[in-house]
Amino acid sequence: MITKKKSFYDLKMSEKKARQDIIVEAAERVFAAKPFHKVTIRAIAQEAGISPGFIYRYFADRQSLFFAAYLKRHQEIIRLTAEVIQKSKDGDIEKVSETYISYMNENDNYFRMMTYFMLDGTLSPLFVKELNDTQRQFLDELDKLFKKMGAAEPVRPLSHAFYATLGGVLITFRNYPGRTKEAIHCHMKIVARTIAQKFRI
Amino acid sequence: MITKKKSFYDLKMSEKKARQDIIVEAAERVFAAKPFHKVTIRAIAQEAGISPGFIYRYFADRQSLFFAAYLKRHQEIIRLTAEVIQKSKDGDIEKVSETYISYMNENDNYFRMMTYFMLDGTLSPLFVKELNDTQRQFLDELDKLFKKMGAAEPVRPLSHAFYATLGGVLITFRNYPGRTKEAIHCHMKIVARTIAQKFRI
DNA sequence: TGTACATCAGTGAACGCGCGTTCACTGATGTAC
DNA sequence: TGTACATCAGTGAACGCGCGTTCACTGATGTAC
Repeated sequence: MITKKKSFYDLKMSEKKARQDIIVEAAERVFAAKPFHKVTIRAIAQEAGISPGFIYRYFADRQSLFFAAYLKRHQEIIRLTAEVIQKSKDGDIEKVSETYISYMNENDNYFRMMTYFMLDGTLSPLFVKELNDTQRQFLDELDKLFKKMGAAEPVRPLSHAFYATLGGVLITFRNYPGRTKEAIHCHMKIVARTIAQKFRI
Repeated sequence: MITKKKSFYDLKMSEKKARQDIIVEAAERVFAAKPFHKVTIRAIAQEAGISPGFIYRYFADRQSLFFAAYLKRHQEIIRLTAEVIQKSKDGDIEKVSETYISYMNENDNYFRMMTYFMLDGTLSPLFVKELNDTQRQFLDELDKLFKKMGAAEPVRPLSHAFYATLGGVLITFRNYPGRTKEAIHCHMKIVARTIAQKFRI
């Protein structure tokens, strides 16, 4: 009796989770199509094939949904980076740099979300904390990188510095006027490489 | 006759300019008090002691006014940086770093405006160009710095890289949770110094 | 087998609010005749 | 000196729109008796 009840409950939960995922995925598609602050609940609802009001069954408010979309992508970039770091023998910092820059260029909307959350003073404390946790995860990976590279302990300050430079490159050259996306991407990679090399010594 | 006419005209123009300045200054005060995207035309008008509609005599739209406010501050930071670079004999990159970080921390609203403009895809082409010109000015100053430091030519890529790192530090650590403004400022300075030193070799 | 009721996914019109922008208007000052 | 008109700073109510969020409602499915 108890097991049956539990599995019914589980099923319901997983269904709920599945619906939530559908909404988040729809949101991601909308984010990819238009600038961040022009993404509306209505547009996401339409993309997901549901009515606007229904979204509020699954997300408390606009920010919660946006943050869920952010988190999903962030897991991906962390996984990607971790993989690169793990594969390289003695810490290929240039490769990490390039992977990160490329991912962000291909997911520009995600990068925008990230900077938006980082700048926004009105982010609820819970989300600020969560945002920071994800960043810490990323820094942990960078720690591993610097250790592999044989950097002197403590290694954390280096991770902080390097992480900051990556974001800086992205935000600084995003709107280089009169250049194609590719040219910008290329320029970012060069600059990021220049910086990465400085972290070698 | 012509000179008199001209001086009348000049007077009018300078009066118009003065009124414009008053509005921009009011805008700056409002920006200092609340987050960027919460600054409204109404609030600025109130701060300037005029009616909202009147602002449109001096600025085509909201964005133009905001951009004017941005430009004003940007001139200031460029001047400040240029001064530091000029004064130092063989290129004190750590000092430049600290000056920039400090200015931005004390004028957080300005930094927010800058990143907002840099991220915003809807900025009108004219402003994108102008935004870029101001950045180029800043890079020119950094070029001088690296030359003083005796860096190998070409020096521009270094300026690009260093400039990017500064913005990165600011955006990355802005919302470090559970820390005071001062602690954050301090941390930024340390990280920026770490990076600056890497540009020494 | 039928009836009454509970639950819950899902709708979409409507509320409410903020805010950029416009516009008809006022009132002071200057100017031409 | 007086009259008519132009100019322009400045007002603030109102327009218009977008959009997050709510809420009363529908309709299907399951459940208890």
